[in-house]
Amino acid sequence: MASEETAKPRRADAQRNYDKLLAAAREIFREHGAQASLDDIAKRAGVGPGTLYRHFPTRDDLIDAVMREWSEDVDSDSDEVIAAGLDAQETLRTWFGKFVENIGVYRGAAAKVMSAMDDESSPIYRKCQVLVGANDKVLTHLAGRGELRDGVDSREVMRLVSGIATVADQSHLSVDESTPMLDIVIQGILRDPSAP
Amino acid sequence: MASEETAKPRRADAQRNYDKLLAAAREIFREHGAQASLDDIAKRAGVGPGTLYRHFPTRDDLIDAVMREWSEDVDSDSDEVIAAGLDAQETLRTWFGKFVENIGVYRGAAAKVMSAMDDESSPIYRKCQVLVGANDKVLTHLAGRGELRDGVDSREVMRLVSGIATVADQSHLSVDESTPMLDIVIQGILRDPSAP
DNA sequence: ACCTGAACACCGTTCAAGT
DNA sequence: ACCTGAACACCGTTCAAGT
Repeated sequence: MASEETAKPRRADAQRNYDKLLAAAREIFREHGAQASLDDIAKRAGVGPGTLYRHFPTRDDLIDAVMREWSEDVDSDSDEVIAAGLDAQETLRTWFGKFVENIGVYRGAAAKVMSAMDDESSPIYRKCQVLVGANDKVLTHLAGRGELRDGVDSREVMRLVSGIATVADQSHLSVDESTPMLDIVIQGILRDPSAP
Repeated sequence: MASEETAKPRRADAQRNYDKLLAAAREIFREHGAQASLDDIAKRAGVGPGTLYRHFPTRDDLIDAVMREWSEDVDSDSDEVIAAGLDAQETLRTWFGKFVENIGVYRGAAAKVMSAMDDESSPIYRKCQVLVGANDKVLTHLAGRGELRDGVDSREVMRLVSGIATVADQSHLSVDESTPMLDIVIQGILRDPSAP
């Protein structure tokens, strides 16, 4: 298997360390959440703390790298959901459900995404744009079929759903336990079936 | 003016320190949020760090004390809103708006409330119950007039609104900027005007 | 009973020395 | 160009000594 990132050219040992750090970060973030000790990550990767800082100057840079493949998964989910041809309500349930589930893999990630959405200076900002774009695709698809209420802004919906993901994360709710909240949002953005 | 808390009897100097700590915490939490340095609070209060820990064994105990009057304000807001005799939509807008505004006074407080709501072991849990109760009063009032959709659970609504407050807090949104999200939730829980 | 502040522990961050 | 790890800084927490 090739190295994790195909990005810029690095010395072989640097690339190896980069990969080990990323793998260690994934493990430790999964175990202890996105606030885990960076020192532990360096230890698990078997490198000095300085090496971690060389590759990832801030915690968010490390989180950003960990999120890369993950945000691509979310994006492809949005295409699948649209292609599935479900009705509007089921489309949103599936899409929001997958979103909350995916973002919940790393504890603390939902809060990071939530606050990075409106912060261009955050290293995670661009990754958030992928998520915002994916959500916009789904909502635009439904809007094109006249299924949404007037004035629904996909950005606000994204904020709401990432807020729900954060609630689910911090209150240790399962995906099932977050559906009542998601259903309220869905009712709030879908046009009434009784309308002309 | 009397001392801040009428609770248990304390030695005069202890009570003075308690009050100074609480005043300092309010100031510093307001300036730097609920994650501010506890050492700074002790310094501002002019006491040793050990004294802070004697009165408030954990950060959450301190937050809890700071929140006391504040949660009472929220509770009385709910009564005022009910008494105001507004229509359902305006009732919810006013109530949710006040809630988000109040909880936003201390940065980081919204996230604390959010996660303490489902955690009985949290020192803030009881304070959260006051908020949950206040919200339940407002929703029960509307439900009694048949204005809510069937199956709306006030607990889920509370989770959602505290999630919105957290989004607003962490993304530095003004109260105005959080109304679009609140409106979606309001649409989601109000019965359709067109229903029989 | 309560206060103080030195002391400890933990962890993030830097940087001089080394390859 | 990159790595190492000692060193520093900051802050939460404890506790022996004092009143």
